[in-house]
Amino acid sequence: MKRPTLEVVAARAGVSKSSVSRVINGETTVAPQIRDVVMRAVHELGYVPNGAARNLVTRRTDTLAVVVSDPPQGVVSDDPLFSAVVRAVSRELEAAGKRLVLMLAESDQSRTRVEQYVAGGHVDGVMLVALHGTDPLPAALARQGLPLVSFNRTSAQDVPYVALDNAGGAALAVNHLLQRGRRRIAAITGPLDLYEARERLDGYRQTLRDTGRRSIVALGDFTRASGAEAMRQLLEDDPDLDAVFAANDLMAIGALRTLHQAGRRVPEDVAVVGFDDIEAASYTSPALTSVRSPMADQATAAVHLLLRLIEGGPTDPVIMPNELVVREST
Amino acid sequence: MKRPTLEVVAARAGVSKSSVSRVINGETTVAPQIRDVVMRAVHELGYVPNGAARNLVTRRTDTLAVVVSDPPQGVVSDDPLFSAVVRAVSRELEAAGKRLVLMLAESDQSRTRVEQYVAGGHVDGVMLVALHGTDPLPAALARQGLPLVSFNRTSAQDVPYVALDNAGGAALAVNHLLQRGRRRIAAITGPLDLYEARERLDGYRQTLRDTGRRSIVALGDFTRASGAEAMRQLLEDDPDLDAVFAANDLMAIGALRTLHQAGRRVPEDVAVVGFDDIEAASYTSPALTSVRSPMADQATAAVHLLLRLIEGGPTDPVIMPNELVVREST
DNA sequence: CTCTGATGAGAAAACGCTCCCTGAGAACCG
DNA sequence: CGGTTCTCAGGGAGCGTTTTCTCATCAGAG
Repeated sequence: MKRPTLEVVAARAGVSKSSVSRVINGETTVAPQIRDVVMRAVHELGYVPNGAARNLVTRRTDTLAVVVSDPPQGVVSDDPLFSAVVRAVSRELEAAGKRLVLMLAESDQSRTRVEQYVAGGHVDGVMLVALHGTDPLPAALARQGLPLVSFNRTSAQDVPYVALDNAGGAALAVNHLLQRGRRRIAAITGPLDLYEARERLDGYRQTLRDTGRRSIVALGDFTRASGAEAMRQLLEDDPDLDAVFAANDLMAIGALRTLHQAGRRVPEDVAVVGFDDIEAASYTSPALTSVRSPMADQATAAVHLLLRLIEGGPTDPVIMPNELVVREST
Repeated sequence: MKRPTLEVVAARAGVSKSSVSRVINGETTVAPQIRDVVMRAVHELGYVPNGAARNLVTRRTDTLAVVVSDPPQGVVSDDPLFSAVVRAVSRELEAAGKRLVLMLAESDQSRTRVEQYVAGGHVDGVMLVALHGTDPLPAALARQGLPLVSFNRTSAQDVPYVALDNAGGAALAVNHLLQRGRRRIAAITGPLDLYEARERLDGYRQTLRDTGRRSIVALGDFTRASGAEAMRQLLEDDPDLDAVFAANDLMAIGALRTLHQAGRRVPEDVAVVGFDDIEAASYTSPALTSVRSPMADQATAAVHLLLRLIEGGPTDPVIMPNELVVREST
């Protein structure tokens, strides 16, 4: 079961270790004849280079870490975002011939372990998904001096990032509601220590302000239940509202349910817009109008940014556009 | 930016490399006094052991691979399953102090790369998620002689696995429908080259056979659209049916839509049961009754099985129980 | 026929760590 | 008090690669 080493291959092919190494790494300065005899030996023995030995001398690992920093009950690792991101990243790295180490940092202890791991030279670069403005990890990783990109805007300075146009997306949603003739447009916001939530709220507020209207805001925490509760609150505060913008789809789905229970028709009495356009948005009845967050594209862009960074290329931030998907709820 | 090595730490502490190594690895045969002086040097220098060098000599990496083998449009990597599994595995490995390398094998080329990677000694073990009966990867990986477990039943011999009781779950669903007084119970099945689909169909068939009833089956491919189409087919074939068992929730959701369009009331005219109990199952109206697949628990069990295997422990297959979650659709 | 410059192969030195082995000194025993 | 055992630190040999440097060979120029 012991795997053959470079030395064994060399002996079998009747050449030196150096030559085998050169062939394996595709160097051009090797005679075709030697190439062939080496390749034959490689195949016969089923030789595969030992990763650790190679890493040790080259200082490269062809492995990148994706760090998702989030409390256990956190929003980042919720299905839609998490899965789309991980899958897109994985595909992109596969295409680039790199490997993916996935690390969830859900506690201070695990954050420390992430730092240790990164410091241990196990990876060539890090892609960070951390939505909390107060998260200390971005800055800590930045200090390590390894290539680092953030999946979104971050508190740490000088960390290249890819960002969604959250404010713009919210504006898109609100303008759509205005165009539909809605006058009293309420919002259900997410936890305000998250960039996403803050920026979406800002976009909503700004758009209403620009048209001389008043904001009506209820606070949610990005869960369906909180959306339902926030909707109850809103109906109580302002029974005449005729539209709701929810900062994500889960809360919008919760709001739909409350509206249904309260006997309001959607969209006739109250129009509802969500944000993210998750899979479930198209399953509800009425199907939910939503601002599409191109998570997968964003992840792909972040990977490219990281790969460029590793190669020493330019690292300008990337802003992803978003679009409104109009369905039955507006 | 160059990180300190063991040698530098040893020099600083005024001891030998061996002693520093012993301290780092928590060996007990070292005097408290030496321990302290070494620890101080470690902290002062911010020393972190180089992973590659350590791997090279110990032959361990504390890293496990999770390989998801599936065509690009495949079902495995669909949100609910994928995300739950990856997250559960990640948490479990984190708790065990191991790292996770995630590999999606979506083509023959990437399957080869997986084999190479595993052969390169980068990981201590592999957890495989491969649902296709014809997938060659399980056998190929088994041949490598590395600890290997499968997330589900697999075609390769002697690979320890964790499995869902798919047939039992289907029986649960069908019996529930019978208890509700349903007489003509149809099924929408998934692609039959998947274990999941085959076993669920078998469970459905067997249960009906046991009670002397006829099966009515339409073929889907685990997508929502195919569920809708299969439901149309079923209504045409047997307009009198009063219940449907769908082999997964997405198809059940598609079926709900078709039934709604056809003017059948759920559950009054037709009862519907899904399988998996994905998040979206509770968002539909009427909310979907479904057989809960404990994906996260299954993943956790698979990780434990793999860890046991690595330590040389017993490797009996594990069968996960499932339960019926009754909602409005039955 | 000698000299120069390419070309390409081999020898050997790292890379940073673990772990076996040796030996110094302390502890214990008769 | 000599001998044996025990404890614990240090020396140094690897682990399997890459890579630098040296050197042999050969073609072509003078």
